[in-house]
Amino acid sequence: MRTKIHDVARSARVSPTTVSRAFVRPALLRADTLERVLAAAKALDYHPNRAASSLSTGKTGNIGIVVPDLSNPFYPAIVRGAQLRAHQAGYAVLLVDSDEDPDAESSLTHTLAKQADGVIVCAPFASDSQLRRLAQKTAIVLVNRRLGGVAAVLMDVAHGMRQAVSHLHALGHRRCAYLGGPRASWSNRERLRGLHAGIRAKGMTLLEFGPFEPKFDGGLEGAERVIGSGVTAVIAYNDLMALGVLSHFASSGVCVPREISVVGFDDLLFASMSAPPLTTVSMPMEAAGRAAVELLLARLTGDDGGAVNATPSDLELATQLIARGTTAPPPAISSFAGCGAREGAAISRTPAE
Amino acid sequence: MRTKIHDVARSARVSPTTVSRAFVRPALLRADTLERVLAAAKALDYHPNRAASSLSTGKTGNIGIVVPDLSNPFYPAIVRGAQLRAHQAGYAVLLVDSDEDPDAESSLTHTLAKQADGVIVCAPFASDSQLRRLAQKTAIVLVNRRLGGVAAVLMDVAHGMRQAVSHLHALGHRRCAYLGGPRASWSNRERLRGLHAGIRAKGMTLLEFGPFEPKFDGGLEGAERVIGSGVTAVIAYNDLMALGVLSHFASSGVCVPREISVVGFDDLLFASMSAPPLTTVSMPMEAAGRAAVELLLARLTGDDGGAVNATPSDLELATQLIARGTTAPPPAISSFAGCGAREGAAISRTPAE
DNA sequence: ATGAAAGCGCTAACAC
DNA sequence: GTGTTAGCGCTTTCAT
Repeated sequence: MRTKIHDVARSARVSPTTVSRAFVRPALLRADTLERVLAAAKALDYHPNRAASSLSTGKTGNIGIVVPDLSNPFYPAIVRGAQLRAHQAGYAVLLVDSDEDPDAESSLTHTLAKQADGVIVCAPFASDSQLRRLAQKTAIVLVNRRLGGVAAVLMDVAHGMRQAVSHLHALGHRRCAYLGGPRASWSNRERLRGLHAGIRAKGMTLLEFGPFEPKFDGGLEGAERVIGSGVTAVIAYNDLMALGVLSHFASSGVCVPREISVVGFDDLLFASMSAPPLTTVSMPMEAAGRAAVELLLARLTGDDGGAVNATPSDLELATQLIARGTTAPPPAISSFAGCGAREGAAISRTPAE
Repeated sequence: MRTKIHDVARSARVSPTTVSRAFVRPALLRADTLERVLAAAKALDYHPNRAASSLSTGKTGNIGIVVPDLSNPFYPAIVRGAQLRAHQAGYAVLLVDSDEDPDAESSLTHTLAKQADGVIVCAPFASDSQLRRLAQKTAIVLVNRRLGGVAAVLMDVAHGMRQAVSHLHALGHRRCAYLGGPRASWSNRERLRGLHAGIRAKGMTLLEFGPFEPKFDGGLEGAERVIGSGVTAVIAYNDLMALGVLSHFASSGVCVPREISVVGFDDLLFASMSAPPLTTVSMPMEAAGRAAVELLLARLTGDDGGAVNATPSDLELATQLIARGTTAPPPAISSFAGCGAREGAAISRTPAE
């Protein structure tokens, strides 16, 4: 049987109350008492029982995090940031993968809410009203989703997008395509907002395609649609799609970046590993995880522990364009420069032919 | 204030015990009583308080999982499998990222152990004795690590390696290189075991390099060492390294697979997205996560809930070679076939020159 | 600065 | 099949 508070109390010749205080409010004890208690606790290898203290205080010491799909490389990074920060603050992290089910997103969050003091919610699919209801019952922080009155960590996607457009414009591009992601998602709308602003400011022409599934296959599909559209650059909703675009172009003998430039979003680990390495807008995923915990902690520590409280301050994190190998000046009309052969099909476009 | 068991009891005109049983051992109640209680509970939106029941039963209903690094794409997959399976079984999942710190691996597991009924441990760095001590205190299941007397989920890496060697041999390769990962890790030793067996069986020649950091940069480094060694094929410790190898070869103008074949391990999401797509040995990561939970559950449900118990049955999961685009017959001595140009340097090796 | 006593909400013997 | 009773181990007024 594990040692309990009473054992330590006896050993340190104090009351259980004092032992409890030694862990919860050390400041209340006289230095020597504290020391004695701590020593006894250590000697007996005492650790407070979480269930018991939870029952007593009503706090669990846990925070929950819900993500739509852990196999999407975007999310583990957020989880990692959150876990590391939460751990620093002495909180444990309960993780749930909602498997991209909109209803699961909210029902699982409800479940989590009962076992955690607050929860971080990455729920691109759940409805606004579901989330509002959640926010009523528990402290929640949204990630990359804006909902009036609910705290959120946002990434300044629109700004990243404008940087991307400027980058392309500076290289000489005038006509470009956007391969869209989930139409209704905040992420996609923000990209479009920045995109339209950028395109207008630079007087460029935009072709919009999609929505596509925001994965490799979606990129394959999108690339197919882009070919022959006369654009000299493609911006994809995310890196996964951009990688699909790259792949389709490679096997169609379209040379990147000589014939067409490609820009992604996210800066996943693999963005820098592709050939050529992907130009992309980096998203501060780990930082977002950390920030979400920060916001939650502030809320939990704040005066009231209640449900709805004053203006929750949203946090907006910066994004940044990382120019790598998939962007270059557009081909001059007159010059005909191929890529060199890659996979049979490409050969028909090399200068050697 | 949330509704408690007593409220439901009153509303259903039964004792609190009966309400409790309705949730824990429904079979003990008469059908109509059960129904009445459940109805009352639903009407009052009653949910048992986890802390209270934990305190009473000594069970938390949580399982923990420790991984060394969530930003290594190998681990999120395991976590995902574990989370999904645990959730099915009614368990919540506590996640910890040990940030590759050997001591953290074991100390964090200890911490987790106090809040979970059992923990799944991916700890490539912790020492055997640390893990043994852990196993003494809690139910643990190791992943990809074998330790006498401790339950483990293993992947049959050696078999996958033999398949890889056979594949290369069948293509005509006779001389190949292995770029090693962490020297002491079970994963690396198993690969070597399969590798040596395969090489010997086929009468091939093996060059071993490393250890390298099992990441992209390690692959870059390894590739450099391989060039000029006269091998026609390279097997990398994992996909991350293989991708590094591919990248280095591409920028050195070495054509894959025409001049040299490359094989990875893991079959990460990105293995199929590289150009050319990577031939690799697929590891059943999600399945391993699920299996680990299975093993843990068996242990928790089993007769004794105690620490050390009878022969824990290890589970070995199959691995499989996925032949894709980075393996091909070795170049015939006489024929000189390039890749076509890719990046300036490559041009000097194309037939056109 | 420290202690005594009363719960926190639920479960598990043990009766009936 | 259902109720009574006694904790699970800790925190917290309230006294001293």
